[in-house]
Amino acid sequence: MEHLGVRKGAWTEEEDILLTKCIEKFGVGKWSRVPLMAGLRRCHKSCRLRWLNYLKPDIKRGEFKEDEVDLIIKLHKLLGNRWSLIAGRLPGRTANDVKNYWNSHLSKRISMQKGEQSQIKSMETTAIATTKVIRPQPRTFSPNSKWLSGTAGSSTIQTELQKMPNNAMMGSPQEESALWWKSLLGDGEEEEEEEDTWWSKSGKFGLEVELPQIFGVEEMEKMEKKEEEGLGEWDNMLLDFDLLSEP
DNA sequence: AATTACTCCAACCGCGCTTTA
DNA sequence: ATAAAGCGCGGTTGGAGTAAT
Repeated sequence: MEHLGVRKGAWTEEEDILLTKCIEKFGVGKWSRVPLMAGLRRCHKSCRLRWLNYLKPDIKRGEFKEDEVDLIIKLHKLLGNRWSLIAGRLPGRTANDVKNYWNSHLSKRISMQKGEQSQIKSMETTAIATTKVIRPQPRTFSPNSKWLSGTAGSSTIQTELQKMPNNAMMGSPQEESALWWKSLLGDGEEEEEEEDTWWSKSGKFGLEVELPQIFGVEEMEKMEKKEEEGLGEWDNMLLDFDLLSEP
C-alpha cells in the first residue's frame, strides 16, 4: 500500500463516508483490512483513530460540563494520565478529547492550584503525604501476561479470582498476580479480610461500601446507568476504590 | 490592515503488550 | 518457543482559528 501513497493529514468528507460505510457493513475490528475494504488510501491506524475519536456515533461533542470537569480532575488525581480510563467514566467522551481538554484547560488551572496549596503547606508544620497515583493494570490477563506468569488456562480477572480460595492468596505461581490484587485492595501487608469484602459463589468479587458523598446525585445516576450498560469489572472496582480512597 | 503570538484540537508517531502463526 | 502482526495507549506536533500588538 505504501507505494500507492498513503494519505496523511485531515480527513475529507468523502473519506469519512467511506470509512463509516465500511464500519457499518463489516463492524469494528480487523483494522488492518479496513483501508482495503473501505477503499481508502489511509493506514489502518489512521482509520481506527478517525473512527474512535470522531466518527463513532455515540461521541459527545461540545463543551465539557461542570460535572464532567470535576470528574476528570478527581480521576486524574487518582489515576494520573490514564486518559482511556478517565474517558471510560465520561460517557461519549474520548480519551483524546479528555487529554486535549486537560492539556489545554485544566493542567494550568491545576498547577496554579497546586502552587497555592504549596504556599499554604509551607506554612503548616505537619507533613502531608503526596497523592499516590494508582497504576491500574490490564483488565484481562493473557496466559503469558506478566501478572500471571506460569499460569495456564482462562485469562479473565474473574476466572483468576475463581481460582483463588476464599481467604488466602496462594503462593507461586499465582503469587505475583495475588500480590497485585492485594496491593490494589489494601496495603498488601494486612492479612485480615475487610469486613465488606466478599467472594460470591460464582467467584465474582465485590466491595460493599457506603459511597462517600463526593459525587452529586446526577453523577451517581450516570454511573449507575453506565454500569447497566455493561462496564468491565475492573472499571467498577476501580471506581469503588477511587471513592474509598477519596478523603 | 498587517503581523505576530497564542490556543486548541485533530492527527501522527513510537512504544509496549497481546495475539496469532 | 519465537517472530510477526495487531492493537491500544499516551506523548507530541502541525496547522487552523483567534487575540493581541
